[in-house]
Amino acid sequence: MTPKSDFFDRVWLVVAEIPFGKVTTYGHIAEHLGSKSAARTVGWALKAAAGANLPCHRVVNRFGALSGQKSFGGPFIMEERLRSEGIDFVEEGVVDMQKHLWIPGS
DNA sequence: CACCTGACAAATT
DNA sequence: TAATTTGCCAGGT
Repeated sequence: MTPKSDFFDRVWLVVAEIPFGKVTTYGHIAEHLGSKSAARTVGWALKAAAGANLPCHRVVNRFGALSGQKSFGGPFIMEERLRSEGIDFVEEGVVDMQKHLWIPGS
């Protein structure tokens, strides 16, 4: 399929590289892509990827809080899925990204 | 064709 | 120190 945009494609590739039991943030992905402030576009790419094989539940905001739950199909689906992968939560809906934080390229 | 919105983050005032 | 504004990319209205 013709690349809609390099940015989208790159985001999908990076997200797909997130290892099992790890999570990353929009800012780290954007930074890895070359535009640290493009975190917004990263979230946009995930929204466009809703329904794809992308582990978007492993992508959280800089607070470690889950986002786009409604786009995922339900309010707490992401959290349950992350728990299934061994992710630890510091709070309901907030991932312990201090322990599970993974950086693209690492 | 131009403006606004959107799963965010960082810098500046 | 807190609040506000800008930057980013693409799509929809």
